[in-house]
Amino acid sequence: MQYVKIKDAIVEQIESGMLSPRQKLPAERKLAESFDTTRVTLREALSLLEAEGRIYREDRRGWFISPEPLRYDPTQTLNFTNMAIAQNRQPRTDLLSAKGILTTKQAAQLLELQAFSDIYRVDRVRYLEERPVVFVTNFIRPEKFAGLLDLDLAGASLTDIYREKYGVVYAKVKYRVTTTSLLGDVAQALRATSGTPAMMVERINYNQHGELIDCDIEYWRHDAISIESIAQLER
Amino acid sequence: MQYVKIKDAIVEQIESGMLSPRQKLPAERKLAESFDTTRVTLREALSLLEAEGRIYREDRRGWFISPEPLRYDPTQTLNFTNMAIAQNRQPRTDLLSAKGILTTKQAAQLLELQAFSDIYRVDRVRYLEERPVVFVTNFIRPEKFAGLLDLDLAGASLTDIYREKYGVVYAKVKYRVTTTSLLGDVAQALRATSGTPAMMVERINYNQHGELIDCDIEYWRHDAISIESIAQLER
DNA sequence: TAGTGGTCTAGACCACTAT
DNA sequence: TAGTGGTCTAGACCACTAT
Repeated sequence: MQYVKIKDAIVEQIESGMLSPRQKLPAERKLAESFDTTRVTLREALSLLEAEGRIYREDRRGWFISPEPLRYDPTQTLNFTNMAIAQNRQPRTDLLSAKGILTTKQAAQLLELQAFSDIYRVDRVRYLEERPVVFVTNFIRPEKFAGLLDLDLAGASLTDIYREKYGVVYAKVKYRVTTTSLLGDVAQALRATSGTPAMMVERINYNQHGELIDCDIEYWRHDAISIESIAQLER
Repeated sequence: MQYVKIKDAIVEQIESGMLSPRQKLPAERKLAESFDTTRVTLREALSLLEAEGRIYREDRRGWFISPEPLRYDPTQTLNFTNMAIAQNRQPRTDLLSAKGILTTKQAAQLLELQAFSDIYRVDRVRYLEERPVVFVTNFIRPEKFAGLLDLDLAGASLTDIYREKYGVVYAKVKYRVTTTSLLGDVAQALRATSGTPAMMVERINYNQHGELIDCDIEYWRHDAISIESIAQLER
């Protein structure tokens, strides 16, 4: 299995420090030549490295060494920005759109609503050191947040707005983690090639009165995240 | 992008119920012919379906439709067997080996031990409906479990043995979820091809007195698992 | 504009599986 | 034993990126 050997050779170069985070690998044709193989086999090796979270691909730009993943605790209220700063990372968030829509099937199910209910939908992309790492869609029940869309959603975090303008805080969260692949708009926003493997985190959030408030669907570049948490077990 | 269209065509067949869980897809050469393409392109489409968790591959045996994933809550003490039964699945566990070893680097770190400490290592494979879905390695601090290796580890769950023979229960767990790929022994035990994408769950377990007891490293077929939990948020 | 990655073709050989 | 999946070769074209 040639491609495993090529993978190991590249891993060694990464671990020896010859290749550092964010650095671009040489062109596929050059790598293939240097390992005396074809592009197809070389790409097998690169896909393996991608699956292991050691490198990532930017669509049509090439392959890059992955930095350390962000440690992400879905049971903390800590928002992305504060979480990143606490880990000495440089976060940024782009607001893509915020609008009222009729529920999609997926959103209706997550929010426990009838089909075609009115909800808010907010799409954002979050960056670490200017690399897009997660595409987040929030579906929000509008009852408790009248006028939300008129506020400056680009300038403040949703959790801050909830708390400061509406007196709502998250008190309970139901979350689900699965693997999937990036396609279409989501792939594009993350500068990913269609089909790039990814991690999906779905969260359903409840307020201090146990009422369902909103949900968010997060598509993460899987090399950029490590989900970590601590739980006290009940007996 | 031909391979996305092929993928969509197969998804449609799955969703229409023409293909049912555990069923084998036709041979790659036949599928390629029926979509009027080559094996390379067809395999692009199959890899996409694999990344989405809709199909899985058994090494040299072919591609199969994925059943529903097992819902897995890492914050519950519930062991694999009871979890599976509660979801109307048919679990089985194979004990591969149980022995005393000197810590590996990874185990030493997780168990907060010096290099070359004595620990127990238990390797098991767990099945659902006779399909191997997870490879589990337990690293166990031996102090609290004298004579553990002499017990019938194949016949009872570790948590049951801990509780019944040693009066030890899990009270706190630290866990971490990342993606990786299957290689070597682990791949083989799961009937997977080298490089198959997978989900890794690491758990570090503490007893009722807050002492570190053991850790386990789980390599899951990623289509076989959906990690789900509920958390009360502290403020 | 030169070079690159994304995608695809059309094969080949071999060890293994299914029967 | 027939057929299959795993792996690999040696190309090709094109739209896009980097400069």
